[in-house]
Amino acid sequence: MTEHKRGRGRPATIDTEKATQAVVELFRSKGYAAVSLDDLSDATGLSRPSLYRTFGNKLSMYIRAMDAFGQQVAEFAVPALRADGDIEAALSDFFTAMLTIYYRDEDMTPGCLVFGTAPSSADVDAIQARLQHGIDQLDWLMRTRMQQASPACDANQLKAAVHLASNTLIAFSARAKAGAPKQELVEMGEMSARSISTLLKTGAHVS
Amino acid sequence: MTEHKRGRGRPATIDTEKATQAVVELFRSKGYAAVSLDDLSDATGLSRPSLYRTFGNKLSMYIRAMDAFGQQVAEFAVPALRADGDIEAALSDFFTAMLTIYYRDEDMTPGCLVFGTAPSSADVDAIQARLQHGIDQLDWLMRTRMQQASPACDANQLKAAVHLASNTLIAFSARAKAGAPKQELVEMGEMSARSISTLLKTGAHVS
DNA sequence: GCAATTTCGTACCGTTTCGTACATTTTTAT
DNA sequence: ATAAAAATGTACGAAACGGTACGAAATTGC
Repeated sequence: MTEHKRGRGRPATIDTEKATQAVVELFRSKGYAAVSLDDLSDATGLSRPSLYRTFGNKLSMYIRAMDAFGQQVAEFAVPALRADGDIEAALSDFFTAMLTIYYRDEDMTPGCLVFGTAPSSADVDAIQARLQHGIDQLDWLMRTRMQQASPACDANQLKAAVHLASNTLIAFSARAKAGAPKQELVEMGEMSARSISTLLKTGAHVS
Repeated sequence: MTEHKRGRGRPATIDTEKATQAVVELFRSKGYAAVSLDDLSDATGLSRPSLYRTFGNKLSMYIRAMDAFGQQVAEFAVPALRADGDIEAALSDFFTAMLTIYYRDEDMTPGCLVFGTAPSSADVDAIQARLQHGIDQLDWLMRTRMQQASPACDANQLKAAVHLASNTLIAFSARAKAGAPKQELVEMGEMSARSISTLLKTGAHVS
C-alpha cells in the first residue's frame, strides 16, 4: 500500500514514521507555539524544506502529530479499557496504560499532546476542533464501556461516572506536566477507578 | 501604601492593575508562547519599554498574571467552597463560580490561565513551579473542606474524593477551551458534586 | 552515455521577535 | 525662569522566525 512502484527519479530516503514520532515528542514536551521549524528540523534530522514537503506547514505538522498520538493511544491503552472483566480493573489498567504513555522515559514527563498542549492553542480553530474530538472520543469510550459493565445503571448516575472518569484522565495530563511522580498518579488512578466503579454499582438501584 | 509621596518628576499615569488584567486576559486566551510583546503592548495600551519597566520581561509578566489570576480565584470562587452547609452545595457552587471566571464573556471562552495554558509551557521551570503550586493549593483546599464536612471519613476514601473533585475542576479548563458550552459544564459540576458528596458520606463507614 | 524525473539541502527573503539606547514630556525644587 | 528628576514613547539593532526559490544529488528510461 505504502510501497510505490519505484518509477523514475531519486528514491525517497525519509522515514516518515520515525520523523512523525520525533514531531510528536517535540510538540508534546514544548507545546505548539514554542516549537520552531528549526527545532523540528533538528529533532527529525530533516531539513526545513523536507519538512514542508512531507508534512506541510507547522500547523499541519501539529495536527498530524495529534492524529498520530491518538492512534497510539487507541492501539496501546484503549484495549485495556475494552478488556472484559471488572470495570474497576479496566478503568485502573486504562489509566496506568495512559500514564506509561505520558511518562515516556522515567525521568522526563512529556505528558499528553492532546490534553496537555492543545488547550493553550485552542484559539486556532483546527486545534480546538481536534481537542474537542479527543474529548468526545474519550467520553464515548467511557460511556460505552460503563454501559456494558452496568446496563441497569440509572442514566444520570452513568453520566456522572463517565464524566468523573474522563475528567480524571484529562487532569492527569496537567498533573504530569506539573511534575507529579508517575507512581503518585498510578495510585490516584487506582483509587479513582475504585470510587467510580462503586458509584456505578450503587447507582443501579438509586433514583 | 501604594501612594508615593509625589516627589520631583513626571507623575506616573499607568494603571498597573488595569494593565495586569489585560495581560491576564491575553495570556489565558492565547497561551504563553503565542503571545508577543507587541500583542501585550496593544492589549494594555502601553509601549513596549513601559511594559519592561513595570513588569519586566515576558516570563515575569506571565508569572505575575498567574499570581493575579490565582488571587481572583481566591477572592471570587474559594469563598463559595468555604461556605458552611452541605458539602454538595459547596462543591457545586465552587465549580459554577470557577466557570463564571472561565467563561468571562458569554461568547468567548478564555478559560483558565493556570490549568489551561501553563501545562503546555511547563518545560519552563518557573511556570512548572507555579502550576504545581496551583494544583497543590487546589488539593489542599478540597482536603480541608472535605475533612471539615466528613471528619469521620476513611482516609483513603477522603483522598479519593479530594482527587475526584480537584480533577473535575482541572478538566473543566480543557473542556472549556474545547468549546463546551458553559451550561453543560455547570450541569457536569452539579452531577460531580453530588457523586463526590455521596462517596464522602458512604465512605464514613466502609473499610 | 544522456535526458528525464524525482528527492533533497543550501542559501536566501521579508517579517516578526525581544530588548534597549535615547530623546521627549511632565512635574517639582530653587 | 531654570535646573533636576522621573516617566514615557520613538526609533533602532540584532537575532530568530516561517516559508521558498533554486541548484545539487540520485535514480530510471532510452
